[in-house]
Amino acid sequence: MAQVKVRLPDGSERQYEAGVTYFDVAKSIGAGLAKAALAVKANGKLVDVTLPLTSDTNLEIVTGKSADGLEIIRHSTAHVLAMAVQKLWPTTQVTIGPVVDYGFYYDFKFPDGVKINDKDLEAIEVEMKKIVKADHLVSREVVSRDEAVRRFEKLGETFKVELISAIPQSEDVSIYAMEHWFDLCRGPHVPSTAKVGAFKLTTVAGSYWRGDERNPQLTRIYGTAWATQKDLDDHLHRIEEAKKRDHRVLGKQLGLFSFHKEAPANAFFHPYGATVYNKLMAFVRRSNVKYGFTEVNTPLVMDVELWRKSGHYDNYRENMYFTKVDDSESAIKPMNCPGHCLIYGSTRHSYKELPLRLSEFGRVHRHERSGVTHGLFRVRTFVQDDAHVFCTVAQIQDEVIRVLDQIDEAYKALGFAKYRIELSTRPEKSIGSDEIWAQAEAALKDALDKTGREYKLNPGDGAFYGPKIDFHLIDSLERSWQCGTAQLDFSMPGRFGLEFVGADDNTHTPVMIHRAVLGSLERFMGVFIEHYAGHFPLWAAPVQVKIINITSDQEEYSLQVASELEAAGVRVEVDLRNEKLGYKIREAQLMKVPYMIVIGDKEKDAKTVAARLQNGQQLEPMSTAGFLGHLQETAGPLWGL
RNA sequence: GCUGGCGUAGCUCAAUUGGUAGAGCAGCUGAUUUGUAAUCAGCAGGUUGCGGGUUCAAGUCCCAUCGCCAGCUCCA
Repeated sequence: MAQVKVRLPDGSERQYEAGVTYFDVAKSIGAGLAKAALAVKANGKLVDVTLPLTSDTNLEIVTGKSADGLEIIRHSTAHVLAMAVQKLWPTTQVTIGPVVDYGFYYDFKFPDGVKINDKDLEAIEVEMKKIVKADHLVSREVVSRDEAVRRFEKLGETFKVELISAIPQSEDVSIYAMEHWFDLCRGPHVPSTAKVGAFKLTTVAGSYWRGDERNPQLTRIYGTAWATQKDLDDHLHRIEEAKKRDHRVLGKQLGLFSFHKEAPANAFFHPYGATVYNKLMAFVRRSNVKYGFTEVNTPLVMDVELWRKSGHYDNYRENMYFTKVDDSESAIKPMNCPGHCLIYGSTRHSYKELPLRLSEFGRVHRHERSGVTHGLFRVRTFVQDDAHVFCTVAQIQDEVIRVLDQIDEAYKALGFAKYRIELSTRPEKSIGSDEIWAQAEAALKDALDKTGREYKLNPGDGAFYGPKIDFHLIDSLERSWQCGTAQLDFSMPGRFGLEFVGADDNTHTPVMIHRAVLGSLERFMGVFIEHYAGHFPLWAAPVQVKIINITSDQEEYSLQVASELEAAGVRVEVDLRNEKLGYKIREAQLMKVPYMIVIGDKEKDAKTVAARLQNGQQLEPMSTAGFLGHLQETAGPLWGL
């Protein structure tokens, strides 16, 4: 018998007879390890623990404690789900069942007329638990393409047959079986069904075959799966906790905004919410000055011809609002760029004026399809902190880098350490020549590479007029939202006949860079609320200081302190109600007011203020002027925005 | 738009198999003058999202519609 060498992660080496399984190897190391083994990483590749060892191998036994192991658990749980579903509804067709963050899903084509609801999920879970308890062996079989097609056709699994034909010739076609049930799968999987961990089916949802809404609709069942019951419980608990910082919940609790069916999916900002909103706007306005933007303002309703010219009518007609003005058809603007093009085109320009940077806090309206709106994250009217840079081709790189710098600087100042950058390239529906697109994409890529920024490539996800770089922030449930953006546009200036006179005395067409720092102020505010769980930084807090008197004897002094702080620009509220101190403190705490000033006879007599922070910490009594200094120091450069 | 779920007082939630719509908080009135997260008492608060239907009887069952939630698709 030939001997093969196995090298383990700790550097130790062992000899085995060729042909023993990885499971045997694990068993020779320890019974506990063998029991925990879900798969192995052989020379860096994840494979089943049931496969034989054939040559010298760097081996790592994968258990539920590793990320790889967890992924295998989730994938195998998806198979158990599919098996359970087909037990309950035998003529259901299976499609795909991948691993996602924290769990998995499986898309099914249920028999006509079968609708799956939450109660069914419970029944499916019961069936899954039976499969786990039975501890069926999971076996892998490599078959020929024809054999695979034959087997799935026999079962009427047309979706699977379609998938087999999509597997590259270079890859094996493998089938995983549990008892008599089997599924097409690359693997690896746990060796037997009892090895899947703790799981819970979470939701049922609709999806489309191959993600295309023109294709048949499938039923997607989501689940979460973990190595242990405790991990599962912890995960469910974390989700419950995260829901408490949902901006829709906090928006109501903190009196920031409301929604009304008179204008579905449109936010009504209350005084507190409007304060935060305006502070964010002021923040960008200050940044715009620093980065050389001048501010403009354009109309909301413009002739539909303008939108034909820009290309928005052709591409987004379905999502635009229209109205009649006298006899002419008009549209409510869904974008600010055409307005800025009109401003640019209203005068002659010299190359000496470029780059010309026009910014606008522009309110846009987009008729989003019902079902896609979401709190402040996706609304039907919102304000973009928009800007357009008109420049020469030679200026593109510097200007794009400048925009990226502005966004980075802004996010850092606003407290976001983590965000993702994506580069999106030419989509199917687009305007402009191949040459122009190649040039534009290269320009954005260069700007990213040259500044050493990490980014994710999103092929085909660009705007119809040009490629874009997007900045994505995550919400409390780790869903990602596009906020800042830099988009390169070689088309629209030409469509609007924009030009400038060059040093060569000839006319040229400028290039346009679309830019937004926060993106939609509404969306950004949602992310901002969730990021801070409603505990806004001092400069943005709707109420910065709450003054609380203890008895009516200190009313006068309380009002005096308030007016001194107000005169210095502090947002102050005074609570003179005849309530106990604890009651008033509690209320200010729940409203997440950063500072509470408690005024009793001691403070009144000593002409001081005693401040309390949200975390319960007390500041030493100090003068009003001293407290003001403390506020300014704490808030830093954003004080006084 | 699609799949599934949910709409009860300003807010958070109750309401047996269909059988008189309740509570806490908030609000109002009164008492209480209080030292760092809820003082006590009283009062008021609703065509159960809106519209049909079944039934002796509907918050509860059925249909339609509006809104919201999760996911899909879309997102200039």
